[in-house]
Amino acid sequence: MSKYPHGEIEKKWQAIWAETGLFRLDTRSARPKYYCLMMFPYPSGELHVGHGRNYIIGDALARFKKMEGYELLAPMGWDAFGLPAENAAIQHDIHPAKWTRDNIAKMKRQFIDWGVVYDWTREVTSCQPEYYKWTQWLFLRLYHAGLAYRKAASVNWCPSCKTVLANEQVIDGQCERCCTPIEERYLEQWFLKITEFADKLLEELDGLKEWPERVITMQRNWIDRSFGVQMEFRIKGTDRSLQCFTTRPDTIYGATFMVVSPEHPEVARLAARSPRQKEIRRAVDQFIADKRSGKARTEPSKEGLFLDAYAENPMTGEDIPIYVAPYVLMEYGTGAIMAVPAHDQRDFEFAQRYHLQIREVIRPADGSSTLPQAAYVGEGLIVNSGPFNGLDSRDAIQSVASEFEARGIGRRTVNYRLRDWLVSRQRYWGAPIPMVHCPSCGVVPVDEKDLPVLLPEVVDFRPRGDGKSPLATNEKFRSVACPKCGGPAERDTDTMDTFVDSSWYFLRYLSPHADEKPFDGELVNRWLPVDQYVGGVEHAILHLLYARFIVKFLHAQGLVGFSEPFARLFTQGMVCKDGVKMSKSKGNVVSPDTLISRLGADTMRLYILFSGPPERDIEWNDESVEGCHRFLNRVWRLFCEHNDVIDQSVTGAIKYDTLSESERVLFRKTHWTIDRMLADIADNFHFNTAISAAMELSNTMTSFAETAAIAPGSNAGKTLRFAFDALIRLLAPMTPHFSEELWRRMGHTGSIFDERMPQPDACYVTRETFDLVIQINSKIRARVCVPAGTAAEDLRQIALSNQRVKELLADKHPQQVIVIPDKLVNIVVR
RNA sequence: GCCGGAGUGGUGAAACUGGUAGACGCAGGGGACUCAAAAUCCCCCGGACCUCUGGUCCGUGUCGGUUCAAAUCCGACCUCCGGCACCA
Repeated sequence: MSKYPHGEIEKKWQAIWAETGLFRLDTRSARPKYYCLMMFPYPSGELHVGHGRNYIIGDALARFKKMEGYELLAPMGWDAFGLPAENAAIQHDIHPAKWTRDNIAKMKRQFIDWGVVYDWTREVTSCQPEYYKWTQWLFLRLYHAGLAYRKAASVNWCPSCKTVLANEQVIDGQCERCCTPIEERYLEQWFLKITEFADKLLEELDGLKEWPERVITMQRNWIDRSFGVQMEFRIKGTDRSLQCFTTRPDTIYGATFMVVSPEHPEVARLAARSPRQKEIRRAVDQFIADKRSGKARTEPSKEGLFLDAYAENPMTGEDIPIYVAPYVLMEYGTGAIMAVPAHDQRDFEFAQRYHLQIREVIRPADGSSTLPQAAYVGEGLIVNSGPFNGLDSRDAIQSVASEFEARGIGRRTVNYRLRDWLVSRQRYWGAPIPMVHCPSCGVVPVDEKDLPVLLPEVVDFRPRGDGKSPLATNEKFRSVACPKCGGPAERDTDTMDTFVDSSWYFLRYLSPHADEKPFDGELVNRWLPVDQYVGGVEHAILHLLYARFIVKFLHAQGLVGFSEPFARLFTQGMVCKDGVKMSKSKGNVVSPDTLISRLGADTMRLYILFSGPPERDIEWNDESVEGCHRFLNRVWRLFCEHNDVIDQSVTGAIKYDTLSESERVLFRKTHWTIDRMLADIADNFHFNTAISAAMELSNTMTSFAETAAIAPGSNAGKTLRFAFDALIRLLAPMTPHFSEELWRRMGHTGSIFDERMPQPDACYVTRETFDLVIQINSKIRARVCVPAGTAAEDLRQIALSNQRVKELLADKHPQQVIVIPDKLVNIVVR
């Protein structure tokens, strides 16, 4: 039997879509807007079917929305700067620019082969000067707003990539790219003050109702805000004091010692006064070395050392010993803590190890304290705390905080886990940071009108390992006149983290070629927030947090009218094979090219969408792909055998009353399918169940068409034509070439994507009859076919008078009869 | 350790606010067509049992509970996956 000529059809329609600009946006359209955005990819080379899934889900969604009547913005671009391009370029000895350009061409070709369509007139490429000019502009704006600053900081250094990494790029103490253990270095770096927006970033998460709950949770945990008190402890015998932060000021009377981080500046000063100076220094050096080697991360211990010094507990007036221990982190709070062993498990373990005093100051009302086996960290009644005795600990938090403030030795404050964003990279392939270092004026920003600061093409871009960017070797690039005094100065030779590039690209799509502004404020305000953002969960924290930050900044500057960029977020699952994520390095990739030449792009699309709900991971199965191909062939054959009937020119209105029973069944099945497929896709992009509904309809149509000869224009013919018409339109987002071709062969002249989705008629979405389930004591005992909508009382009577029910009930009397209309009757007997 | 998510046939998965568990596929078994194969079409396909054109019982990770009725709700636990992890 004839197979449909997928190769020929697909090439034909791909050419037509490109020529007619299927998804070309008309910004002046009166139709409601829909901004459907895919996370723009890193141009890493050839894509496998695992990558393909992302784009196919997005494309199916875009086509669906178009057919729902929206004016669609579906752009695509390239996150083209970054480490992998450079690493690969070094390996293959070609320029990163060429490598990137070649990959982009390959990937574009693949999108076309898959039938994935974008408005390519809006393509943006982050490594092009016309784009990164505005990334630099963004940096300058941040700088002028005081949100970009330079700080000598202990940074994560990857000895293999020879660059600094952001905290976010360090996974388990290793580089996220090459898994080399991270070293710590102390360098001058550029930071963006994301912490300035920490509260907004946290609070506005509540408004993101259409984001996956887990992404919201991950962001919330990442920011991790805690309210507390920063307080001052005088160091005995000196005129200095230690600042520490606590969320539990209510436990102050239980603070029997203090602990400072090995990196705390006070450690050296205190050590200098100690007779054990050498011993202390050696131990502290060891702590720091362990931390840098990542050892401390894997085996947390409550090791520490007494510093031969005491502080005064400002509430009890007691002298309490000061220890140094690596469990206190320099990066959080003040790098020093008041230790309350009775009510903090870490302090408890430390106190046990060094036999320090453990004083209970909170007693739970129900006697549930875990002391003396473990710290009691819950709420309770304040004891052993002078004037605060008898208070509830929750109230005591406020009372003690107020007391500190009243005495001027503490203040209420907020701490975040979120750190400022380190954005400078000692790498070549990125947007140069538009700053100049002048011996007389200091750090001077480049003038906006002098942007872009062009990345020089010819540079020995291999990394050096001396903490400097390859750009530092380019004398021509480096030396520049100071924008302020005109004297000889040097450019900053670092480039920006690529997450800066990707934090604003979705604004650029509205005016991709504007060379006088980064984005068109008016268009952006009309088209954003993005209606649907689609991408992988791996960006749940980094990219999405940075993009939110930058939009909040632009909002604060009055440059955009919204403060959240993405109204709705969808994170799709991965494609696995043999139980693990499909990837080149695992050697389990399936090439889309071979699959397409054998079975066609529509089959690949259909399979990918059918094999599971899009938010979940799917396991690739070559055999199941065949099943999808068979389905398309069946539909094709159905058309070929009945094309005279299905031809659009023979249509006529269907009069339901004149239909035969089998025609009514098919007619209703069609309405049911329309209803279900539209709901499944609209609801959560559940293409998998939508496709199974399409298969059901196709099965019904096939058996309908086999029972009798069908004449064009007859009731049977009109009903079949109606069903086919609906099926083809409903399938179009999933199998676009296939649907376009059949649509054309039905006699239509335009594109199916200029059509609307069929709409269900509520009176026909249910079946005319249904099988009433009759249960006795919740066990199914009989089924009876009855008309839909039969009244509850009638259903009750049907059930009770059923022959089999009577037999089974015998002389027993129903105690209760539960009737669920259009479903079942449950007769309860005891 | 804390915070999320998930456990359903041989397999991918369905099951809308509790109401027929396993739709729709894949694999498998049997048959038709064919010299044969491919393709296509038809039938069977969770388990156990019985007096086998039918019927009974069991079955959605485990154990309890609520309910006429639980994959679905509640409680405890087990396993897997993801995120965070000495955050004061």
